[in-house]
Amino acid sequence: MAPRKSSYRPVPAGFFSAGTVAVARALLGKILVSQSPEGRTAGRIVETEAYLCDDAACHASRGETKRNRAMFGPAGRSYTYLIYGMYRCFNVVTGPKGVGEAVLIRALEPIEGFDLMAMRRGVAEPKALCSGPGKLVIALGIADLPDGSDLRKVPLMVAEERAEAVGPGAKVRGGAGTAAAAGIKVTTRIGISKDAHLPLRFYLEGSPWISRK
DNA sequence: AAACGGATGGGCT
DNA sequence: GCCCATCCGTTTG
Repeated sequence: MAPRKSSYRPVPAGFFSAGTVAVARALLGKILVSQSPEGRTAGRIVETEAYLCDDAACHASRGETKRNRAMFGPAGRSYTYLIYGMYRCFNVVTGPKGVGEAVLIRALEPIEGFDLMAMRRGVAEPKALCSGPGKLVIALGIADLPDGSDLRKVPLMVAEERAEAVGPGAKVRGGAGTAAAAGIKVTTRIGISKDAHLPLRFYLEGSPWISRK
């Protein structure tokens, strides 16, 4: 039985207003839900990276430009950019208005819309669907999401971890699958050269869905 | 298992 | 002209 729409609830309005590192950690375990004409796809966030205003690897570290404008806007909006001429990476904007910070979403555990994800990605292997920032953008079909989109509404929503379907035989999910229970691992960020030593990558310990060990 | 190169285009010195 | 917050297929050990 397909999950009902009501099973996804956006995170509270103030969720994104915490510090960028705190949001990067809090996003682990949350659900990213993409609603498109083709159907709904969703995945559990298992890997993130924080980009700070005084951090040389951050697109916003040298001031506001046409490209990074959304990073200086209010928290809880989207910032998506083109990388290597072929892929797009999706970020959750954080920090107060006027401060350019964001959290890169690096990997998801697919939880809904496998077939649609597989078709968009051109692969069937579940582990290959969302295990990287470029991959998950393709799988969710969000490459053309306008910068500054409100992430508490369709077409792209950050939702609370979903309670399992209610009913006879429905299995109750305890803390086993939550971020807190799994534990959060901290490492340096992937694919950058500037300020590469900073411990700003976060992932759910033991998750087989992350982009890299 | 790890290393490497090609694809491909915008942003910035 | 060089640098990318990447991915994938191929080569090498």
